[in-house]
Amino acid sequence: MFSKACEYAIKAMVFIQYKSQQNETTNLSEIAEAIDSPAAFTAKILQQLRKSDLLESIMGVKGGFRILENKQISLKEIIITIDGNGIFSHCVLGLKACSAANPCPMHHKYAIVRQEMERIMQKTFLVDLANQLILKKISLK
Amino acid sequence: MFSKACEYAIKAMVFIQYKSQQNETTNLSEIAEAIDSPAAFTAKILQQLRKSDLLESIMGVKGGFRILENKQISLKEIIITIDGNGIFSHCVLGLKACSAANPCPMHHKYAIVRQEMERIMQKTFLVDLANQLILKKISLK
DNA sequence: TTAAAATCGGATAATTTTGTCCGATTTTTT
DNA sequence: AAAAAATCGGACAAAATTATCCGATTTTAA
Repeated sequence: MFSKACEYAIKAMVFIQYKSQQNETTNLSEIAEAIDSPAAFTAKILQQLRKSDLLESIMGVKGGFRILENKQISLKEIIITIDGNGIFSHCVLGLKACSAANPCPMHHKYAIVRQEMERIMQKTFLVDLANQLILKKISLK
Repeated sequence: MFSKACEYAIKAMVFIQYKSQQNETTNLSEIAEAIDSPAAFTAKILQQLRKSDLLESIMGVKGGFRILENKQISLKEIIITIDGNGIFSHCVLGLKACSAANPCPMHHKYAIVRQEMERIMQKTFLVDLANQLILKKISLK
């Protein structure tokens, strides 16, 4: 479904959101530990997210990552940053020319799934998921 | 979503079904041409499908591939043969321990998408798609 | 001012996926 | 019987994704 990079990105962002809500910045090793991901690879992903302005980084001792309080970040934004918008737009069968006017065999049937996926990712925000974490209702490992 | 191999598999199977309904066997180069795929790679995929008994091959001159008349093959069978059942069962975030009892942040929200996907793939059969091809309602390229 | 702890960025390595090549075998046709 | 047209299977190659390493820079604290 999503690339590994994207899975890590979502999990990392949920964790950073969780920490940020408690007014704490968190650093790479803490994040990697929390989401059980390879640290160096996770660092690359965090850079991408930072460049897309989805999070803030602080360099130096006591540095780390955080999400600004006023930010409302949807999963869709993260997915598009890391994996591009292919999952929301590309043909299920990978046909470049596929469209409503020139549909592939699956086009119409699959439209519902794609639409529902987009809807869910668009209206699920990091805050929602971080709150679940606080309630210990969910796991990131 | 699906691997390239799986995309090729579905398209190839639709085309072979289409030909088989007209009582024709089709061969590798014809298939690859019809679905615009690399022939040698497609050959590997057809072998997998044959070993899973989703199609029949005939060796030698006038050989090729065909699907037996009595077979009702769903897309789900093809997907599971090539990509495994991960897309229908694995956690969206790639968590091994994720389940209804120990859910990841996305678990409950995503359940609907996964269920709908499985439902569609299970009840879409090659015959349905091949019939669309006959009517020239759809494209495989 | 120096050491330590952190991000940053570039290079490289490992793994997986995608794709190619070729010799062997099978079957049909001449 | 020989040639041709096809699948079969194994080895190999290329590309993409995932993962690691390390030196440079920034910031804090001793």
